Amino acid sequence: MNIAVIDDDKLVAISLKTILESTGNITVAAMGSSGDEAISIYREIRPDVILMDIRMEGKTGIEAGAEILAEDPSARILYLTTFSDDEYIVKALNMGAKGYILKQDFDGIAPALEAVMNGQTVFGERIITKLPELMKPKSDYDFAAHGISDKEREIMELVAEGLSNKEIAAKLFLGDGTVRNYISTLLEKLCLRDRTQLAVYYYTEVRK
Amino acid sequence: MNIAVIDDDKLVAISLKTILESTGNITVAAMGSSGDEAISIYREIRPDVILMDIRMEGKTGIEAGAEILAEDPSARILYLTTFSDDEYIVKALNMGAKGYILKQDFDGIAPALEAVMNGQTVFGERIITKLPELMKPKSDYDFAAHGISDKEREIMELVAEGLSNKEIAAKLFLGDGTVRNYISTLLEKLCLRDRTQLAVYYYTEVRK
DNA sequence: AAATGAATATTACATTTGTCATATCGGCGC
DNA sequence: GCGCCGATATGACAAATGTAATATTCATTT
Repeated sequence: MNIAVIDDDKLVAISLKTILESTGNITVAAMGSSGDEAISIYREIRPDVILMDIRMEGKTGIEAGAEILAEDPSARILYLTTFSDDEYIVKALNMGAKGYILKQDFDGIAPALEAVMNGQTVFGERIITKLPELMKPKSDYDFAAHGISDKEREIMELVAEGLSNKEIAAKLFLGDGTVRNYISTLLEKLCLRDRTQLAVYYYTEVRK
Repeated sequence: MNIAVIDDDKLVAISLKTILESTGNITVAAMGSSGDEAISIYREIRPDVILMDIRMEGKTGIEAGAEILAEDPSARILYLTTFSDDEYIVKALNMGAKGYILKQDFDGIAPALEAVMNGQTVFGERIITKLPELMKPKSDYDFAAHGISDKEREIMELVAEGLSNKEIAAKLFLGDGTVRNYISTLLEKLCLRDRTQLAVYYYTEVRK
């Protein structure tokens, strides 16, 4: 199995190479120390697995991984992290990374590589326990892309709290007919029929 | 590494033993074909890892796993499944299982065992992609405790999909006035004002 | 058999909601 | 200044919604 090791701490990279090659089954075909290097190395030698640090100077492992996976969705990327950088776990997963394990866990790295080589996904010990927390998807709804103005968004949120037109009007110092107009255009833009569907839309699309 | 193999299909169990022992590093110290056997085997020989089928006659792999983990939380259990039994994935995970992989993936099993031996958690290829869906905490809303009948619950769900009274009526073969009556009592019981608030309630309380 | 109670339906009514056409007003570009 | 635009408002109207009182049916209990 040919792998590439990317870590901006040379010492770590070399230690990894030594350890992994001593297992007999693994060849470190290339080493790099930045996201950009990871990308060019991947293009050049197509290693079976990329073992990459998350945090690096310049381009992070995540960014590099995203680019690599965009080019070749079958790329196998296994992330190494010093101490669970929570924020990245989900990002890496959604991106299609094959795993996320702790650097400290030296003995575990070779088996993890083997498993990844075989299509499996691997998580370090403490990492999996955090998943439930992290997994709840944060919304990335783009109002602008849907042509929703600021005021419209505001009104949508109030509808999604269950307020009536009158209540919304009072809260925003508008006429209640105005509120109805806003809702009308909102419904038009989103191809919905009534305020209830608007609320449903909010909970299922915007704040999913 | 000593492992136990539990599968109620003897043929599978024997194949697994053959394959795994041929890797040189793994010893199948015991084989069983039921959840109960798994438990007594674990008590007796304390294998490093238990490789267990999910679906078995009598006690399922999940139930057996729960009992084993209750006795020894450090037990390492790796589940085998024929085809991703969605419902069990989350259960197994929350329970503290070390992984969940597909039986078909013969080559992957040995590396997965190695990884698990080293404290990692492993998922088969297609399995991981389902996690986000399954992970979101399932609601434990108690309709009965709120005096919500079955039909009322049904109607509430349809309102929460954004259907109009007429649509709900058609779907349930009721008069649309009847639907309105149901909604009325629903609103009464939950101290809400209108269908939109009912939908909001659904997304924030019932299916939170 | 009579009484009870649930599920469903009907009707009438008041209110809210959504649509549409139109109006006002404050800038802003030319 | 003039015209135009976006934000806000109005009024009229149809449809949907929520409420309340009452009716029908059917099965269960007494």
